[in-house]
Amino acid sequence: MHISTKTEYAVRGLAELAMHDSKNPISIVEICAKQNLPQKYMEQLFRKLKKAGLIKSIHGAKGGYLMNQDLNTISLGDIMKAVDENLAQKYCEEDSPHREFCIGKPCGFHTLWNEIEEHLHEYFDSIKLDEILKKIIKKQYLEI
Amino acid sequence: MHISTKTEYAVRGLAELAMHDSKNPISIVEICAKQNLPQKYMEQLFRKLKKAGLIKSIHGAKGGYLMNQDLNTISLGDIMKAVDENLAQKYCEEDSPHREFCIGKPCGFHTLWNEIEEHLHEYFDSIKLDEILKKIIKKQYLEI
DNA sequence: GGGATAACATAGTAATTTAGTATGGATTGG
DNA sequence: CCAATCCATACTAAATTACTATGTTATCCC
Repeated sequence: MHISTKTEYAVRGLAELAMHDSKNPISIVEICAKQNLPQKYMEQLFRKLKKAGLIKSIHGAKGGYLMNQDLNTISLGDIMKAVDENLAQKYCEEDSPHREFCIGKPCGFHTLWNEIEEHLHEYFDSIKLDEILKKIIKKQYLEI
Repeated sequence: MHISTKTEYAVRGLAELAMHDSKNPISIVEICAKQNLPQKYMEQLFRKLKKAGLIKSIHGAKGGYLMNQDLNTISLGDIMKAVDENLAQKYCEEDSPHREFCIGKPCGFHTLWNEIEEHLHEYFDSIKLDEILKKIIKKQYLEI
């Protein structure tokens, strides 16, 4: 039960992207240089973020990535869902080895795990990228 | 970001234990039979639960496990901490490869992840075993 | 006391996931 | 055309997870 590095890297990358001049694309190479992240890995993550509609890209030389949404419409949950595929878990499903040992139908454990997941999703969805940025930038100014 | 099977199994086992006659110990073998869980694996988990003080054991024939606390003092968080060791994560620590790329000191990301972890811990600590039991038993009665 | 039962302890292994690398193709600016 | 950059997929290495195996110690009951 922890934040995956995929999520951590994606947030770091998006933070750099968001702090960058919004008129000009920033390349993966530049983002990785600034945050010391593995380039090819980040390429994969950023393609997923694009697929999810959070960012957009410009091909070729002088290309790179740009934000595709307002920062206050992108949540940590969106980022996690985009990069960290098997986020949702199915409990007590047909193929579960404990299916026949479920207590009640729907199984009480099933219900419990689903309620927990729901809470977690709501929580992560409530944390928006603009708040994250504010937090980071504020820290930055306070210390420099 | 999901509930580990360790946690799931531990909760299932504890539920059986809690529903069992509190005067007589119940063995791992019996618990595993009721919930179709791997015995040796459960032994390990139950030893951890004992080490954490949630349950107690009686050696030898006719032995087994008993609860060691009131159900309303045991939280899902306690269970997770007991069985799922590396729950706590350290971000932006000395040995992190991104240490020098942290933004601000303390790093804004660091602060963010820690706040998130804190929220998660508070949440899991708020879910008590008695509530879990009530939920399961209620379901059971409704359906039988 | 001896055998059965059950907790205790640790080592080993198999499966899965995570994190990352490698290789190459497609697109664009200059 | 060529360098920069995104796109796509396959592969691999490391770590974690989920077990299994083997044996020990403690207790009950005959």
